[in-house]
Amino acid sequence: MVTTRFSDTIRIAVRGALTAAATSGALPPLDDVEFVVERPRDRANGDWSVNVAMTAAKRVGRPPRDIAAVVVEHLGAVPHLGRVEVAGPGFINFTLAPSWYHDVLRRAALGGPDHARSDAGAGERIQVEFVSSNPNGPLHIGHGRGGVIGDVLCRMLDYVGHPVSREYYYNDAGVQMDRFAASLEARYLQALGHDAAMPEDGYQGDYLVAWGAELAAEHGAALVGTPEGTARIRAWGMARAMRDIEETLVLARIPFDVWFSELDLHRDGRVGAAIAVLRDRGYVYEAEGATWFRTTAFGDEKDRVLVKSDGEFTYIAPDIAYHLDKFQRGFGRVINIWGADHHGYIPRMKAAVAGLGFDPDRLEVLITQTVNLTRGGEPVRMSTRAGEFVTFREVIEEVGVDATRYFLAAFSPDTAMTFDFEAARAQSMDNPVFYLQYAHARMCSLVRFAGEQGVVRLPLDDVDLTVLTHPAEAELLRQIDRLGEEVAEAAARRAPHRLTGFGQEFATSFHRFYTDCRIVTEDPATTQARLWLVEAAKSALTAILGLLALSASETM
RNA sequence: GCCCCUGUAGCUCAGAGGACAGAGCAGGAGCCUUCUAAGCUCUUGGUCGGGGGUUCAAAUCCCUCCGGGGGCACCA
Repeated sequence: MVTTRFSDTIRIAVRGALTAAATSGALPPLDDVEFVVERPRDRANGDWSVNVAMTAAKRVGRPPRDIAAVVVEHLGAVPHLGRVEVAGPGFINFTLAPSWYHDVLRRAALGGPDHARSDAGAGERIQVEFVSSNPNGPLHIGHGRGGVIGDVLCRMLDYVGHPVSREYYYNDAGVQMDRFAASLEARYLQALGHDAAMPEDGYQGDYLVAWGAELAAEHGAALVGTPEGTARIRAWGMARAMRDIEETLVLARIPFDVWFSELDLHRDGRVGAAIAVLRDRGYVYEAEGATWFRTTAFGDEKDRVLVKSDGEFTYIAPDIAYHLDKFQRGFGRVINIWGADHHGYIPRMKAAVAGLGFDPDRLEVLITQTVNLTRGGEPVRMSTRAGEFVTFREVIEEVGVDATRYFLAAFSPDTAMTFDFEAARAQSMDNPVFYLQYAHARMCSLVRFAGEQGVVRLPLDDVDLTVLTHPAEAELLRQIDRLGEEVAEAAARRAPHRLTGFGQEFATSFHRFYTDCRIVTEDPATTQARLWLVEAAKSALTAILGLLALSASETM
């Protein structure tokens, strides 16, 4: 279903007016003049506003308001258009006729939460890789932020017409896994009463003490002191970590389509193959006993090692193979969501994509800034490799998945946010997530109440929508109309937090409508029309909650 | 030293060139015998870190300075 955007209609009409004005000699030719069609902040300025008179003023050499007046004179007939006015410094303001909003209501009420889906993405296939935490410990709140942002982004991209593949890439090979395995083995031995020392650079987290004890309880001393035992400890640890990660992601409502293993790349020889591609294209050389990738050819500050002097691949080598695989699978665009600590890695990865022969602009990296987790004013450390930390799972279990998701989604990825335990778990009006959910529960309650009162609903075609004249009704209809464009905008800008912001505005307009307009009244015509308006609003709000993956309960 | 993010109301944050800079919370004053008051209305509060520049128009773009946060491995 493709939503009609009135802004497109206006753009076409204004272009037509410019052409007509040029033909009549009222204005010089302005075919290539740029202008925007936007929703004015202040409602008094109409539903849509065009700034063409200002952008063309210099070329035309006349005051913007004069130009605007000429454009308005040459405007042809536009369906659903109510009023056109020149205002302020020269804006042309368009107010839509009620008939437009009646169509909006019908589309939303009958189309359900999917009514505002669009083909804005033009079917471009997008792969989104996010979370991608290594299987060496539980997820922390930073992973949670990337996870929620990635998840909401994927839901929005899908809504606006992009086929999306959500992928989790995990490094189940390499030095970090060695350290993890050695640390687990030490904890295991300690659990059995041995005096085992933790390795240098080992993982100090308490969870490994617990896992060592689990391992000891499951296998007793059977894995002590043999190479096979060590290998089994490693495999057990990895599986244990992955199980914990997957369970946490399920709790957080963050599904994945593809789980991509680094080890698979090694097993199939694809890491070497990717390096061979770079080598064939002339970007690989040997020096100081290592194999280097000439990333400086693509603007990186220094070349990077692909194969260490000890013969092992560096971490970037399998990453290059993975990205080669992504583009070979035919995605038009690839989005990686990384924590702020990886920002320095972007030029390298872009260089890799370019070196492999693909347009580096097809790789987008969305950086999420840090999350400072506080509990009663006490900052909580979040390093996987050192010390204690509160896991993402613990946050969800204590705060609840709805509030956790809401808070993590509500801030711009660029903002270093503080997630306050006490504030987020507050079951109070301080908590904006309830504001949205309360609006939904109220909508459900209204429909229930109408039924209890014996209101027999008429088919929408038999309902007179012209009785919807209250300002609160008009405002709610405008908000419903905005849904599709807001999602498209948030998706295109990779800005999920815009959706929580829109959700708040939407809920506000509904709560105001509820307060100002009695829905179930003695007047049958008003009751029928308002109940359909509630249905339309419910479609839109359900869509918003669905995109944020927040529960939409019928009662509170 | 270089790179990234950031500085907007008392607090937490929106605002990717447009009209008088917004929201929530906090502060003040009101609204429930009728559909959920987890709601609504009104109100106090700003040199958009400072200074230059570009533009008809700058919180927004450019330069510069100052203050926070993070990153600069043959670790991932």
